[in-house]
Amino acid sequence: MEPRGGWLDETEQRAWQGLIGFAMLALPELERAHRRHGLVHIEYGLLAALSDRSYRLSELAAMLTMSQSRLSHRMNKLRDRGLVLLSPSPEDGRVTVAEISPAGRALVESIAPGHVEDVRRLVFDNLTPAQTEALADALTAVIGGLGSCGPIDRPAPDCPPPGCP
Amino acid sequence: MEPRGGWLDETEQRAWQGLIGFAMLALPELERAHRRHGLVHIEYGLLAALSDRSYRLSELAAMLTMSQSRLSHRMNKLRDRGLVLLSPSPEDGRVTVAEISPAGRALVESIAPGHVEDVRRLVFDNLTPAQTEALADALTAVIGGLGSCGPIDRPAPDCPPPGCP
DNA sequence: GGGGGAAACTTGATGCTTCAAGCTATCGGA
DNA sequence: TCCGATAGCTTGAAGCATCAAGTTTCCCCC
Repeated sequence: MEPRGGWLDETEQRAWQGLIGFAMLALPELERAHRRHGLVHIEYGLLAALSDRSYRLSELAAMLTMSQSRLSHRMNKLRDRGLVLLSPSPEDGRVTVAEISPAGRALVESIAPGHVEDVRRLVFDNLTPAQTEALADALTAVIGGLGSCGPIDRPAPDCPPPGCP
Repeated sequence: MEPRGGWLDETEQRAWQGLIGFAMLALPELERAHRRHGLVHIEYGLLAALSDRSYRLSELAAMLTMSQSRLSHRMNKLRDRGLVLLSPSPEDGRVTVAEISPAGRALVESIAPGHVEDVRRLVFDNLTPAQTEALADALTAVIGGLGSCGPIDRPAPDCPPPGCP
């Protein structure tokens, strides 16, 4: 077996191709589906999160692993379209709290079923239950290892620096 | 068992979260790594493909599942930087053939080892061999099912229309 | 042999993401 | 009390992806 540090072995290549393929095929397909409703994918995620309860913006950014800048731009759009409400927190003058509007709730609820159907069609219809579970386990392990490497605004310092000597 | 069409079950949710998490954490990290060398991720893919042999542009677009428009924009940049050469095919006046330049080859060869290391660090260091194989199998099945749903320029007609009635 | 149609690629506009600054508000210590 | 440091968020510019034409070349059938 290769001692490490060489090229990817055949199985790893297949897995890597699969991950990239997913990002290049399935995600754009979902993106298009959302855009037909006037949203980008991340906006759907935001509305879905806010349909549960209100959040501070920094909480939202952390939950969806997006930068605060990106969140700010997106929330402005959503507010302009009347889908969310932004109000400064009375307790801390720095934070602003985001809340979904009735229109936003109506929109996300009208989109959700189709979205679930798309996810099924694109991913889970092609997998056996055992494969789905194995996929979940493997990706959970990957995400767990990535955890500290936030590609958010402030990447954690304990994230090993990228492989450029 | 749910008859179908409901929300995702718990395992499916975990798998879906993993896929999205990968796209939101690992891919941006790789993107940043490439940008330190002045490339975007897809440009690395293009140079890597061309380091093997020359290709017609439409071949490249199909291989990397990108639209011809996107490819055109990107190839112009790469040509402007002297990393690839574009020449019209003598056999068919419509096609143009892309070839890597010495500078392009030197660049991709200098980047490749670090890239492999990044992929290992971000993904495969967190997986056992069995998990890697399961991941590869599951994703191969997903991609296979997606096959006809090209998010390329011309989506295949047999791709079931997205779930928006 | 000429004309409709398709293939290969290009172009330009629009919108999203990213990056680097910037701005308040809050907290801690001297 | 005041001042530096930090947290939370915003802003603007630059670059990439996407979409909808547009152009040229080739094919092929009438």
